Amino acid sequence: MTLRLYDTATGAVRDFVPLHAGKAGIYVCGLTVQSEPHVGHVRSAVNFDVLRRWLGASGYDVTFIRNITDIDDKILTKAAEQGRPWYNLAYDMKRELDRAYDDLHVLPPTYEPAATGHVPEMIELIEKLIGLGHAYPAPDGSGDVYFDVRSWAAYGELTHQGIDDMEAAEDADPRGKRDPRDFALWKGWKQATEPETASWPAPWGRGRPGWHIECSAMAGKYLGSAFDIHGGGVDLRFPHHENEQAQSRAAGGDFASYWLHNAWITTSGEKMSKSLGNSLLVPEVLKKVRGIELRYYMVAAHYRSHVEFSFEALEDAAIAFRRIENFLERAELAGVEAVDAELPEVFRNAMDDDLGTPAAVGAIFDTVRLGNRLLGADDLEDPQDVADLAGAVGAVRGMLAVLGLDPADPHWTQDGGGSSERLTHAVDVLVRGLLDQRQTARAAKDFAAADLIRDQIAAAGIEIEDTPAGPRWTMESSS
RNA sequence: GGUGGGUUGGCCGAGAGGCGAGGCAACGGACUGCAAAUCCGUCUACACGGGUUCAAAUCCCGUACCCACCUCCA
Repeated sequence: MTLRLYDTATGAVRDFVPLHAGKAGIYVCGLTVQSEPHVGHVRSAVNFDVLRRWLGASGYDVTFIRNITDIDDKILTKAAEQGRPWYNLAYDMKRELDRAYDDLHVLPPTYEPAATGHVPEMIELIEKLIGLGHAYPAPDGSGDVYFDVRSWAAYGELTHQGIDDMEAAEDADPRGKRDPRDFALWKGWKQATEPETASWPAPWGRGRPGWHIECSAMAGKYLGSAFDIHGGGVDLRFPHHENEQAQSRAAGGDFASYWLHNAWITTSGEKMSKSLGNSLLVPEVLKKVRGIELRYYMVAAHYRSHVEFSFEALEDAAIAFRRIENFLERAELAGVEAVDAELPEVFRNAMDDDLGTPAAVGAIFDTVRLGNRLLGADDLEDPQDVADLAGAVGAVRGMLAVLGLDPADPHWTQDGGGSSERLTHAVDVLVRGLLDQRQTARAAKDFAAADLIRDQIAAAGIEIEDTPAGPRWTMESSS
């Protein structure tokens, strides 16, 4: 089975045929770094991280570009409100975003271009569009440059809309536009309200780039005028992606072969950006569950499905994920070494079917149950059972790795200063001492004393399990 | 007005014409000193009304409700 992807442009699931055999070029719209990232923001990154990992696992040499928009109206407005330079706000938010990505084990892209670093490329592209008659400097002296939508017959093709059916933006300033739907490629510097640092020299006077042009310029620079996959959130289809495609194609390139869009995480039925409060910021959510659990929550739903975020559902997901971890821990305790196993066919088929992560997760649980059954066998003497179990562990870890969820990945086990490892060791020594006392009591059939010790340990949030290999402690699962 | 998506069991969440995804919770059994973990089993759902079909959660028509986008929101 070959990889099939749902292409928004055609509205159909299509076989993935790369432009260059064995290679895949992907461009994903990253964030505008204007505020702290919330869980909705990182979903997109997680979804496309899974796509990237799956392509890699399928043997493709992947070039993955994810941009950063570090100059725009909102950044300027917010920075002004906060009384600090816009570039400081953008930089701070970018660092927050990087931390959130890292907390969720979103792999760094091949490159992460920033808009402000590509102004010359954008100017070059705009000049080309002007030369081809698809763009024009506004005649009102504003210094703006607009894309002429009427000059591009295919305008609207990505979102299947006719120009005349579109509502013109009510708040759009029609000054200088030939058609109200024309959009800005370049915005002239407004000296009265905008800092000079937010402007760059251009043939049309100082100014800054319009929103869409950066992605066209940067995708072209790093992936070429034609590339395989373009991704982003559904809200970006229009106007952002429509405009990107229009200007890129008008400039002569084929642009993206496939368009992928991830759905929203909503709260109370509304998109997250409308929600008040900061309880959904990534660092806040990570006070309740671990990064790997939040990632599991996102991966367990299909990328094109809306997810109605709730802490209850998140906690359920975390509990479900711990079941997988439990299996791996039990196997490790039983001395089972993972062997490289081929990914189960159901898993591969699920992933090939438009990244069917829900079914892929189901395949993981099927393998976990199989492995648990083998672990529960009275004796693990049968060499065939041992081999099967080792294969199951390998398969589970292999599948998890594709989803970025292998708990044994150093990314999840490491932590900066190693303080958490030292703490774990300290707790282990203490708990083990108590468990020895409990074992002594149990051997003497003094169960009252044994249970008292267990209760004491439980009061510290630590759970005890008696296994054939002796008692084992874990942090209590519920938060 | 235009465009796109949705409504599935107690909960989360897949599937897209015919073999009961999966997880959580609950209940029963096995195991355990009791637990926990694990295994086995039970719980047979697809917004509503029509229609097509031997067969519909899945296709068609209609209705209701919800969501997103329509020029700087992931």
